[in-house]
Amino acid sequence: MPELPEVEIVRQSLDKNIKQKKVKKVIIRNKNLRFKLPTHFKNFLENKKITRVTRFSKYIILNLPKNEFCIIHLGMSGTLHLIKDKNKNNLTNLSFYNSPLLPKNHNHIEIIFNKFKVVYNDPRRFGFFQLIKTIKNLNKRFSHLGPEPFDKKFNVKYFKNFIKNKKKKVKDLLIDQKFVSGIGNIYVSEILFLSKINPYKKVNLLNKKECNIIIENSKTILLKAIKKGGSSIRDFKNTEGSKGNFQDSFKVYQRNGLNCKRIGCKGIITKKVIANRSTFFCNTCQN
DNA sequence: AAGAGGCCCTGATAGC
DNA sequence: TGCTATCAGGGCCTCT
Repeated sequence: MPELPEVEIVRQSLDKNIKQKKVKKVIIRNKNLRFKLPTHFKNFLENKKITRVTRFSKYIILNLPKNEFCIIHLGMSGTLHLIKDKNKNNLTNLSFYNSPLLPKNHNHIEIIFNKFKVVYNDPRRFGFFQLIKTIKNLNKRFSHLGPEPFDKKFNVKYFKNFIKNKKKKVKDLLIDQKFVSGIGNIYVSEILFLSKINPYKKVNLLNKKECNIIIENSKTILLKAIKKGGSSIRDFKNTEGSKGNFQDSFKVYQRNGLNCKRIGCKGIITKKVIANRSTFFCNTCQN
């Protein structure tokens, strides 16, 4: 489900609701996520205060006291739900668990606070939670990832240097998290459309100007998506159940067979599989 | 060593 | 109605 904008929306609503709140209880209903939950998961979190909720790339970071962290990755289908307990403090109340706001199945983890709880749901279980005990280890955890698009480090010099001796397709480059982290399969199509660059273009053929355009448009698209609350294809919602609106702004994603939206272009949006993922582009105005 | 491709998993939808 | 096939926002691993 989530690329950087959706994860940021989840982070914002999480931070608003659980910052400075103490975890009362953790219930693990299924520990077999992408990585098996460590045995001390429950003990690690219980009775600790969440100092704040931050994010790097597509990872949510629950900051705990004494430089301890719990990172959450939503994979393809993970969602976090904020459920308020109308019956106040009764943590074992069944109606609280069976909230109509929750999906019926795959509610794997519940983090219970006073009068509300956060529930992690993930049908495909590609998501995961990991515990990290020092800042050093937190940095190490993300060390293989490239800068976010907003980072000053994501500049032309870095770009040109990275693509040196590489011949992969530009679509493949932009979803490579080692190059730039946070862009996923939806936004790469939108960024390349805005840049008028064909997703098949080999990176060794990109000139400096094109690199610059990609850098700028990556920021533009992701920021716009964040402003619109993310993209709700299928069923993305923030923790409080509101949908995003950026899907209404898609120029190419899932628009195969439809007219190109670029003014003056008579092209038709095409869908092709690149790097094992559906890719959408106009083969008239994207060269 | 870069790049292509497969795999982890469940559910929704399309096609017969 | 009910079967099977295909596809889905990610990331990691293996093979060539």
